Amino acid sequence: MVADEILAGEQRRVAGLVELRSLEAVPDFVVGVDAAYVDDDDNQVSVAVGSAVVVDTKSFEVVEEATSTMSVMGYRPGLLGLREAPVLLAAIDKLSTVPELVVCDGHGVAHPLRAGLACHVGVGLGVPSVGCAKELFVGDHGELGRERGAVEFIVEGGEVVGAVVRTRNDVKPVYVSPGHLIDVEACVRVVLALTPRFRLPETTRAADQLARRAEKTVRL
DNA sequence: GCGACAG
DNA sequence: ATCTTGTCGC
Repeated sequence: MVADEILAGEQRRVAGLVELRSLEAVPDFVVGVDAAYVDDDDNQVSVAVGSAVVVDTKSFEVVEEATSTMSVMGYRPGLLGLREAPVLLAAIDKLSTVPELVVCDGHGVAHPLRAGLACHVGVGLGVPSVGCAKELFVGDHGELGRERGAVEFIVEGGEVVGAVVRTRNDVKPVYVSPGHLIDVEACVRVVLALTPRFRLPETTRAADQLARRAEKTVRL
């Protein structure tokens, strides 16, 4: 279909704008984003509620929250960024805080076209972004140690696109990859710094809770 | 051709 | 992602 070619082109455009570079220190405040949906009967359109939270990386307290709602295209593997990034960016825009680093619930360059959700958010904002997903999408990696802090690179097509990180002892790991203006090594440091108690980053947990809280308020 | 497929 | 209470197990 012609529409698919347009979407693929947009994905390639974003991938072409991604820049990988080191990021030394984890900022004092990190933004977490997520979304909850009310799917339409078919799966062509959905009402999405995007959420953005600002978390203090020292106390892990949420210091600011914002949400945004809009209709978006239905879900399709590989196109999450096109579906979700717009609502997330709208929610981030409502924050009074200027984002220094954004953590997304999905992959960054560990994507077939190197254009995961975190890439769309980072490029769209011009701010460093990290992708932290709960499931592997592309690539392979060696066996991971069972203790918190264990790390294995995710390799696809001969290149390192991310890392598998064990955030809690004997608990299913998370899959991290750069979205924009950051590198794999820094992504690992950021995710470990944001997981003092649970498997997922505090930013993701807070954003997830806010999104589903706001989603229940949506009236059709 | 077949299977797999983030959230 | 979403439908969803109690319950099994450490």
